[in-house]
Amino acid sequence: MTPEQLSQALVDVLTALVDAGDVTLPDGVPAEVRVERPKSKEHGDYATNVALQLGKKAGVNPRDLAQLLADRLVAVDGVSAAEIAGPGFLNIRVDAGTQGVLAGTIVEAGAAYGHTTDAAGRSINVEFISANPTGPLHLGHTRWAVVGDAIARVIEATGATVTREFYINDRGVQMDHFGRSLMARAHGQEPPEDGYHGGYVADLAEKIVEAQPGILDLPDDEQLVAFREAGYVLQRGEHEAELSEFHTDFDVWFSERSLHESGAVERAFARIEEQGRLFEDGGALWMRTTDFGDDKDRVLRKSDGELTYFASDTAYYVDKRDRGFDPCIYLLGADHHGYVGRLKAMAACVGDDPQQQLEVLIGQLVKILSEGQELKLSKRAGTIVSLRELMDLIGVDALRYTLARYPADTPLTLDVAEMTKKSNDNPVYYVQYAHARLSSILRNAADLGIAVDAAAYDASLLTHEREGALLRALAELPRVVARAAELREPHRVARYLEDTASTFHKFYDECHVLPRGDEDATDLHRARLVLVAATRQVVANGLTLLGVSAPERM
RNA sequence: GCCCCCGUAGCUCAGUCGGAUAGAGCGACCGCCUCCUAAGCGGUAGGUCACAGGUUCGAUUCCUGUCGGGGGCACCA
Repeated sequence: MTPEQLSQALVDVLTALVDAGDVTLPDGVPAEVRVERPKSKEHGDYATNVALQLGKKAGVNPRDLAQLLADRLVAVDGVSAAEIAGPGFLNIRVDAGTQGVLAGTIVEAGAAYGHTTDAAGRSINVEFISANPTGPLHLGHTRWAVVGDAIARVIEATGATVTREFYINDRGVQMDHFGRSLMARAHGQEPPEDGYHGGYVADLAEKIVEAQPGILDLPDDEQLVAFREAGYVLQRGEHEAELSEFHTDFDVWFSERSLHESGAVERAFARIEEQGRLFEDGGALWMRTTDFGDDKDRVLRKSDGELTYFASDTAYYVDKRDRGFDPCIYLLGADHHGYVGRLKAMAACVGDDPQQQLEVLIGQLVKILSEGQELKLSKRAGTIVSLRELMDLIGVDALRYTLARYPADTPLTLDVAEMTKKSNDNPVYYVQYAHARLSSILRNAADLGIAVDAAAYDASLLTHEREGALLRALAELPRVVARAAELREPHRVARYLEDTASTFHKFYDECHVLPRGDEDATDLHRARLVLVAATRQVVANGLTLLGVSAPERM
């Protein structure tokens, strides 16, 4: 019996009570009754506080209502006991024998186990990182890469179509600063004050000169453009290559320039006009975002005729919506949280419901310590911790997992030494080790000629306490994934994996899976082997949702 | 000044769509490998869930205020 089935059984029992006239619920029977796994074993396999919640509405003492529920619930197939505790909790035990069926179900579902259809038919856009193509990706981007990609993965697991998008700010004065900095370095000079001073600039300049020896002889204005464009291509290519190596692949790399070339900006302006939120003042073109709670109206085109960055953002949003995305999710760093109000107001100004179509997730900043000293992240200062360095130092799996196991909206302090330890100090190895151990058992079983037969094992033999605990852990995956997707909190998957790995290791410690020595394989061995195969599948599916590999051996 | 996030064990952090004894890892201490991977398992120690009110049968969780830490408030990009 899975939590979903138990939840449904409770709804059915409530409905029966209402139909029988035993209980009157003014608001009707709730569509869903939540069951949770109690912290304490004495509270059964599952528990619900539904009687406490409904007691008042029904005008019944919660304990009495719980008793009514319990009386009918014990008659349900798969439920072995239901008892009332405390003020009206209902503690439920499920039949140990029938629980084991889940193992076969999971093995047969394979990679699809844990997926739901909650968001089927939806098309969702997740934009993240969107770093300027004027320098390397750093630690902050690394966090958004992991979190954004994992969010996309868990949402996909609920049946939606997800487009991962990277917006490239390839237009504006920063690009010119970049070009001037490259040019200066190529001529052996210091970049200008407001330019880029990182060591990577000289490296890029050198590459550019190598590829285009004639570039240094071009007139200054042409040379600047040539450096800027060549640097852009190199830097953007590096972003893409590094992210790909980091298992973060984007579906769309969206150029800001293309918005201006495609007429998207004009279309967006027309949309705002249509909504009556466009006006001119002092020679500038404005959007009346204050109609929707923004602190002040925003300029789209300055009085000198230049379009603002916000004009691009608006056009970009309209373009996404025209491509059918609902919602458009933005992952922004905490340093951009001041931007949220105007983005929401902008969505309203083009006629959308900002609560529905535009969703902004704010990620807090990451600090990284090495031997007690904070490594600074400033891109311009040049002392950056880059994605490249982090991958080389820590490894893709450990880096991804470490960043994925915390909620994005909490500030984070990481220690290089802890992340690089190749031991269970790092939870990624704890989880991966479980997968390797599981794989090893399956290999050994194959060597012994014992097949995993998900269709014909005796599920009723899986009655050991540790087997029950493991089965109940495996049953949680769909709920965990659905919740992670709904809340955009993929770290829940990581925490779940750690919990499940622990439950497995405890099972392993007490329940020997395969025959020892000369023993013959029994039905219990075969049943446990199916459980092992199911567990391996669950761990693998969970790691996949985080973009972390599931090694067969360690 | 206004707005946002945060304050949970020595450290790094979970948990909180209100629930029954507040969790994990690290760090400290003590046990377990003739047996499927000891990167494992078991145990001990460690907390006024920042503080004060409020709502509730019940608050670490929701509301208000205070204190402390971080960030943001451009016809910038």
